Amino acid sequence: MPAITLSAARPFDLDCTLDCGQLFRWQRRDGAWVGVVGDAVIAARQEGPALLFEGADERRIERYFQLDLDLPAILASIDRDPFIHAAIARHRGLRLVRQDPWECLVSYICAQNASIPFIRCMIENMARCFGAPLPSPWGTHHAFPGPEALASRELFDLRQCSLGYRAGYVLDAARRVCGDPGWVERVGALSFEEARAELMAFRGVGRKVADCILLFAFQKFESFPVDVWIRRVMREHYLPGGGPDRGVSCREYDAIAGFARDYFGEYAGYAQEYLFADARAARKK
DNA sequence: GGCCAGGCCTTTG
DNA sequence: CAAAGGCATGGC
Repeated sequence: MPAITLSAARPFDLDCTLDCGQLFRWQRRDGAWVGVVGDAVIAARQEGPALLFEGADERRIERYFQLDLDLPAILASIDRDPFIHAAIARHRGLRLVRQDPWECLVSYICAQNASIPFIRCMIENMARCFGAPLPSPWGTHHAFPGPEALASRELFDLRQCSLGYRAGYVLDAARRVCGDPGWVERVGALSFEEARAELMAFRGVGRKVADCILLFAFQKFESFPVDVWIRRVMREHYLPGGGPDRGVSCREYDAIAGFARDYFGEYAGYAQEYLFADARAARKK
């Protein structure tokens, strides 16, 4: 089994990275992780400083996990106070993964008003129904269906995947993307604000979903998605006060995200992930 | 068996 | 412009 060697200068924590809620297609299987990335079924596990993997070559693994990024420098830049410091210490090695833009778009459209286990369920359903089968030593998995594979379906077919009212959004997105090849390059070349506006033109994509896509698929690291968890954390530790404890209004969203970009800097998105991971871990206990 | 979930869209005040 | 209601579904 090939391996990549990690170090204090190049930290990485596979468990934190795969379990922090940014990805939906990895599962633990007796000590290892198995996941679908593009058309590859990948198995990986970590033994101390060794990242062991199968199913893809080393270049692809390094690119996927963004191991070339100087994580210590990024973490130093967001380490602004004791609270974030503790979150960083508890999850050091968590990295943002380079996700496929199309899959990420659909995943986070589905993520609205859904729990993480339910999101995983919706995505697995779509893959099983409409994605190419991918035989592997760890069983047959399915690739996430491309936009063409979904655009040719009817609303009813997507509803069968438990998407609920999100089915229409996904179908719209599929048809829109099919009629606009090159959207990835175009969005990727835009500034954060412009790219965000472009993504919010998709039905079912608001601030939060757009920010997730920009952070996870377009490496716009200043993006700071504000969900109910992050809102809670920010209220308790950074921006006390605010309106009713229900949803996140546009104004509050902009206030929180704006503050975070000023406060944490150009890698605010990394701060967001560490805060999110820490909040979720705290709830489990 | 409620409650809540990595919200968004539409309508109303 | 801000605030509230509706929304499909499943896990806990």
